[in-house]
Amino acid sequence: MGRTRSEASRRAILDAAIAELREHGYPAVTVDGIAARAGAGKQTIYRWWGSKADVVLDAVLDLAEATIALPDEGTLAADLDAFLTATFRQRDQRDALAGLMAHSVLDPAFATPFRERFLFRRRAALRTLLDRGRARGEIAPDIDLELVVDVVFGVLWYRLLVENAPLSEDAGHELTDLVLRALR
Amino acid sequence: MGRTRSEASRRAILDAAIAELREHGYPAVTVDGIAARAGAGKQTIYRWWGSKADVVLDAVLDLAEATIALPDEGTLAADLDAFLTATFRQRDQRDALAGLMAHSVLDPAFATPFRERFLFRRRAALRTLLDRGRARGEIAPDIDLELVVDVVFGVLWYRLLVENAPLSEDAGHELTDLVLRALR
DNA sequence: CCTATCCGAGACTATAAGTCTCGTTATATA
DNA sequence: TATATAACGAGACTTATAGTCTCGGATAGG
Repeated sequence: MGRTRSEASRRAILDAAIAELREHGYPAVTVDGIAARAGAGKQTIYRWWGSKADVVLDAVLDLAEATIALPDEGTLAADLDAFLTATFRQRDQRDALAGLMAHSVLDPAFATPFRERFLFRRRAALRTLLDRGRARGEIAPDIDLELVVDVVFGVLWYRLLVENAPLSEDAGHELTDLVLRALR
Repeated sequence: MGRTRSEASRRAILDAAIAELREHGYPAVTVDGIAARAGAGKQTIYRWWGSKADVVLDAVLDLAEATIALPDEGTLAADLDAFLTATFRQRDQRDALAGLMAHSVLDPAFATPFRERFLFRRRAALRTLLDRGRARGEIAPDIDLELVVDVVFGVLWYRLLVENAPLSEDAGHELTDLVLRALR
């Protein structure tokens, strides 16, 4: 019994987190800032989330969960290109994703939910494409597909974190070509 | 004029940073802790370094600078394998490197020195191997070598940060094989 | 209508970064 | 050799933020 969780409050907190992210960037987002903007008490945040990173993760997933690309175009080349193009396109989340990755490194308690709710789901989507390609005989049999997944997300995250090269659509095509070359 | 910088103090601070890293791990390293262990004042640290990350970067470079592998075995395959095996072998620095990368994401002022003094120097070493391979005709002419560098360090950093797969010597061999396949 | 639980608000505590001050010590230069 | 200058260890101080606790009030199920 007792009062039930307020959906309005949950929604306001997630929206406030997104707004704070856009306005100040991940490093400058604070729990006080989110609470103030949402018109919520800090205790309401800490009652349902473990830390600022958990709130931001929920907010980002809320935006991005529906947009995990899982193309099925008939060939590995087309699927991979569609997957990478779609993934590389989410540029506005760059700062938030980099922040979450950094937070997961510095706070082991956050690493597990981040891996399981974000990273591994995206790995699974890519793995599905690769498995389909293998079933069609498009991938050399001695290739370790987990390594291929590491390569693809490795490049993605490296560029996201280091800001060394752009995450453009062209970059997606180029990576597709390189990976396909390796899989022959 | 005036008193000159104390080499003994500099040395004690870097050694203390390494000791604190090994003992507590990057997230738990504090400037107070380094100062106390080194028998130094905090001001002495802040006089010469901008932040805890700058101290740790200096300490890590001090250990690792001499060990950037730059093999020259005559073939790209051998060079790449030697480079990756040597790089993957530095496992004890894993926690410190992950921490520095995370810090560079959350603190833009640290990102520049980290890139220039650590990341880019390692990129340059790998790039040298690849350029030699290209000059020998071992790499298809339409391959973008900067993308290849991103792929190699992407996998490395992804595994370092996510702790998804081990950084073993076998992993080095496997990655070498995959990359060589793509370069044909 | 009763009681448990949520709610917003905000005071409070804990931790760590980074600054400032002080008395002391080393060194380049006059 | 004397002196001005800057670094030194020590530690108090400030600030920022995470996270906890407490309150009176609201809202649900039983």
